[in-house]
Amino acid sequence: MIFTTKAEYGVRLLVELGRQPSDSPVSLKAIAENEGLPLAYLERIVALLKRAELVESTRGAHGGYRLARDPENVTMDEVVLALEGSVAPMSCFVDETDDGRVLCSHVDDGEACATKFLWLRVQGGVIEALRRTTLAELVAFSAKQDVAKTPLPLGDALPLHSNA
Amino acid sequence: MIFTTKAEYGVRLLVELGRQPSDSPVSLKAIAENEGLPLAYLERIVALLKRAELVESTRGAHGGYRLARDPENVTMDEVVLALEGSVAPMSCFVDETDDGRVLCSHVDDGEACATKFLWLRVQGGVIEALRRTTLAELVAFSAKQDVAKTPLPLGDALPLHSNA
DNA sequence: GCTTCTCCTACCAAATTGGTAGGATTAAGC
DNA sequence: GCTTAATCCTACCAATTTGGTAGGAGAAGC
Repeated sequence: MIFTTKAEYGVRLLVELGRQPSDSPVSLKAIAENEGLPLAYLERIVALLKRAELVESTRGAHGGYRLARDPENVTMDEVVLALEGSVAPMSCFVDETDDGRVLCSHVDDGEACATKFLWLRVQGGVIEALRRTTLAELVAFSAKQDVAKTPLPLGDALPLHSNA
Repeated sequence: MIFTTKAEYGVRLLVELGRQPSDSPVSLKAIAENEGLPLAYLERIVALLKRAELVESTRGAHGGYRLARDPENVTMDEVVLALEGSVAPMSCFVDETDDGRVLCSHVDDGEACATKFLWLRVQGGVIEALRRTTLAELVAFSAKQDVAKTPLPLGDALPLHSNA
């Protein structure tokens, strides 16, 4: 498994926020019900997105979360990095420099193992796929799916799928 | 984490076999010592490679394992598939058709969720990176590393790194 | 018949994951 | 100023996965 439910739920959450017509805050409770996800768990996940400054929050009654940026400017590599901590193909990859790209701890003196060569290539593939996908694209995709299924009353978001 | 140590150790094992000048069988014990890996665990891993017909074995004294094919014709997507079972980006991806590519179980009636769209893209990136890497390439890489470090007596394989 | 191998299966400890519980704190609306 | 609806924060917990060990049983060379 590459990603955990943190990434799954976190991305769903962002897509829900992106689907919102205005940018008035949306409560987690509403999102949890919409997506059929456990509220308490979502709270911990959204905290990761907030720390990464991908969402903003308003506390108190009628509060909630909204996107901190335009969906066009949010790429999935940032998102997954915020949610999962890093994109490491292998346990020998230890957090090192910059944006989720991590280096192998096996050999430090310039030498490299053959497996590192392979995992770096894989990691590159993952990060590139993430980087070229924007939140806006996912929002558009999910909107299209809705239209294809049922003409919805405007602003009424139905759950994309219900596990419950 | 994308892959577990099964992939790591399994690939190392194959590289070791590929480094062998002749194709007389090599015992797991030798490989375990060379790479500093636990023998009993390696036994279980090599069983996966054998089931996938990537290695062949000879039992009994002076037995061991050898590659079943030319390293040029062994691509890493087969290898990782054999070792890890599948390359699923997310738990909702359930084993389905063909070569490790799996489909989302969330929605079955033609509809799709936005996250599935994303994970499919990521999965594609991983599989493509694996598919374009051959065992021969990794063997060549590891040989080059050796030369760069110390001129070795021929046929004497030093450990690439020692954890022990 | 010893030794050196592959092979097989059951067990096990540690870590991770996915989730719950319980409560502060903050702000809107009356 | 009370109530209510929210974000925030932290500790706990059960299930699963992971990485590995143990203990053998068969095969083949010497």
